[in-house]
Amino acid sequence: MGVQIESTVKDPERIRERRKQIVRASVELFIEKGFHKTTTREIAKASGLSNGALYEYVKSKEDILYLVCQHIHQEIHERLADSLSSHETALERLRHAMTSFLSVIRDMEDEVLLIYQESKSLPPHHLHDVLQNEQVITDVFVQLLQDGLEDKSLELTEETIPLVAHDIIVLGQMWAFRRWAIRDMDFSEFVRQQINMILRTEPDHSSILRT
Amino acid sequence: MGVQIESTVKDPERIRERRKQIVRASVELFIEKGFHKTTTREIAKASGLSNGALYEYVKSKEDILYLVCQHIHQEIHERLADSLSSHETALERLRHAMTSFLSVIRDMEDEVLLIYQESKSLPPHHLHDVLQNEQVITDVFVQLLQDGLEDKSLELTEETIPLVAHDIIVLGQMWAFRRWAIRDMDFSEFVRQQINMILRTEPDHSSILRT
Amino acid sequence: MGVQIESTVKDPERIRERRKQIVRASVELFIEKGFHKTTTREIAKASGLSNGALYEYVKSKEDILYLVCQHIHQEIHERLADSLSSHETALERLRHAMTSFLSVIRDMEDEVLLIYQESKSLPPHHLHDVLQNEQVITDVFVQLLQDGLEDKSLELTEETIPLVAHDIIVLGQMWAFRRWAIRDMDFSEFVRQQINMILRTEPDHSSILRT
Amino acid sequence: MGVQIESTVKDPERIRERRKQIVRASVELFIEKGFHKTTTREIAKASGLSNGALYEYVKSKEDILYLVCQHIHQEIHERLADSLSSHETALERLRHAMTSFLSVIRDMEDEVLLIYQESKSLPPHHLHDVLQNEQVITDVFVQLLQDGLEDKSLELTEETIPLVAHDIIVLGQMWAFRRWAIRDMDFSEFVRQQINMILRTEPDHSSILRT
DNA sequence: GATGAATGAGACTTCATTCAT
DNA sequence: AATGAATGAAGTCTCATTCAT
Repeated sequence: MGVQIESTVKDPERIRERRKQIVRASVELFIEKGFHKTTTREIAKASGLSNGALYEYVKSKEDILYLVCQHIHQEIHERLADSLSSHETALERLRHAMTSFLSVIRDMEDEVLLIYQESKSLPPHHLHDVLQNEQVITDVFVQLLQDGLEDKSLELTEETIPLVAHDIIVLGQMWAFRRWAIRDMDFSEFVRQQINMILRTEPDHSSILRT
Repeated sequence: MGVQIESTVKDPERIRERRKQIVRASVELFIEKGFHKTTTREIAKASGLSNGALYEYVKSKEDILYLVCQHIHQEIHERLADSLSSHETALERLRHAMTSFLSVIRDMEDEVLLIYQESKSLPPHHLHDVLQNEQVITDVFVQLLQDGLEDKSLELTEETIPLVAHDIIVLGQMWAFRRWAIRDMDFSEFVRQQINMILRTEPDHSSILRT
Repeated sequence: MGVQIESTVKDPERIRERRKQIVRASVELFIEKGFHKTTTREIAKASGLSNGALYEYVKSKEDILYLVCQHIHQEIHERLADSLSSHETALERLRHAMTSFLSVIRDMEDEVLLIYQESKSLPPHHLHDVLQNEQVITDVFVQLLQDGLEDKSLELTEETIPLVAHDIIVLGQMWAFRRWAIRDMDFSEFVRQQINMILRTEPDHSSILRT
Repeated sequence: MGVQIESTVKDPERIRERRKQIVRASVELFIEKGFHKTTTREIAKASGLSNGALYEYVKSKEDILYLVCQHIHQEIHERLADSLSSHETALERLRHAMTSFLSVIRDMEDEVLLIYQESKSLPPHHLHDVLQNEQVITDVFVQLLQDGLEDKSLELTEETIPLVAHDIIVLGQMWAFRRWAIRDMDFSEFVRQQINMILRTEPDHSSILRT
């Protein structure tokens, strides 16, 4: 899955190991200074590798960005998937998933922001793959909405599902990319409101529209 | 309003003139290649200025980015403000404003995306100002929601207003920064669904929650 | 004539000036250490330019090699052309030209060797042009041989002319690229023998073949 | 004969074996990309050796170039020596040898060119040895000319012999290093003309000089 | 003897910014 | 005010060679 990154090194175990070091160091650096202002020398040093060794595990600086994005998406997806519950109704499962998702976002604020700000620097080939990963995460919610359509615990039409799923993602990621505006808000309050925006489950608030 | 940018040139009229050229050229270049991959030489040439002249109207490349962001926000804000209607109820005015806002977003897709992707490269001082401008636009909706609270055409609580306003902005800007996922969607359909997500005005859809 | 090399600088006079500096410095360095072992920094310094300035007059290191080869060929050609005499017969003119050519080769030993050894590093586009220049020089002798055919001062057939011309060139350039083997030979003796190899004008030596 | 190249390996048989692999691979690579643009990694891989093993049979990249040049010279010399005939007169033997030599050159065009273009990258010590090998080949013709002097089948003077021998070599190698200019010529025609240039054996053409 | 990962100096080139004219 | 040539620091990447295993 994903685009293969070439390496001069043969031992796959070592590749995994070293790339983990590289990614760990790079995430931190990219968050701190941005992709462009981070030098490969800094990455090498922070990874505990020599300048040359870095390039045995990666073919270009852009490859590193790709690995970073991939890693972040993977972690988000994993944590989201792990938290999927087995509640009776899709509605309950959806609510639970949204809560989990938001909590992941909060834990990975910086990483989410990183993808928003730097993925544009990926070569088209890799960008496409990263966007696909973003879609994979979105599809978790597509599935839950679909379930809700089937077990009738949610009322919506088939055609609206894709956009609603994206809305869910975006209203969650907001915590990361709008934190400058929301920082003083209580996180659990944020969760409550965003879930309500999607589901309108609160009594008397099925719409902000006065009936 | 905004941060003052220094210039060695005296005549303010000329400054305005030249900076307009610079911004026009830069917006296009930044959209096409990104801020970092655009060189000041390219900007100078596309602006019809010499390398040296460029630096008489701007003190650094980052200044240009700032001017660009400011210009984009200004145009968005202007167009949004201009379209504010004088309908009877706040609800009607809000719906109208959202429609207008979405239409502005569509017209300025690339520019909106630009701000999302490049504003991080601004020095803190300028970044702060740009975020403030984003807030100014958000405040248009804050005001409308407030109005709705007062004339009771909307049902919501005071505390939720800020976040709802941000939700409106973000669900609109999505058209720009998620277009890779939404591209095949009809724009008017997008508008309809996003407004419904906020307002739940469609009959039988006051919530996706089955009652 | 020749392939145009791009420059960021506008003033053509200055371009000519600076490139002359670059070529002068590079010829010397390339002769001394070879193209690959000469660094652009060395070239810049020896040219009296900064690292950056160098690249305003040239787009790559290979461009410099091209300029160098072109310059050498130009000088050889010029000196050869300047020395063309107006003797009565083509035979006399040819003999005179060979003598001049050999004297140019001697003066430019190192430069001739340089082209032999480094032109292979040129990009195809430029290599082709350099070879063409080599042909232009060869054509001087092609013309003289043709003249000899016409005024009947030389006895040869039309078809052999091209190769004989190349033989002349190569038997001359030998002084440069075989000097390790010929060094202890007197130059004027070399000239005499090589001219004789081509023309067999010496009494009793119209051929090394005993009659 | 030749300069000894050090090796960490004891078994001389194995050294010979491995170096043969190295040379075979390198000749091909050097012809294709040139000495400087060929990496030792490529050589190792093409030789079927590991990066490290390569350096057990050779002490530096330059050593490899030396082995390559030596190998080429050896093959040329061998083939030339093998083809030496036992005709009655030195003239006949010389003509035969020139024909053979030219045929070797044609078969080894690329290799001959390689020596012309890359031998300059040898350290002085090795370069000297390579030039000596070139002289050894030249000496084959020196000997034949000497024989011709003695058996009087050739008419020339002692002092001219060395240069004539070099002329023979160079007029033959031309096929390799001037092929860009001669490519459309028939090889046998080339042979005929070059031999004639040296020997002037064709009736009525003992000289291009009209008598 | 062999392997292949690691090293690290150094190469070419770019580009924001300055400053003499 | 304008020009555009010059600066030089800094960046990415390569590769001959070494050495622990």
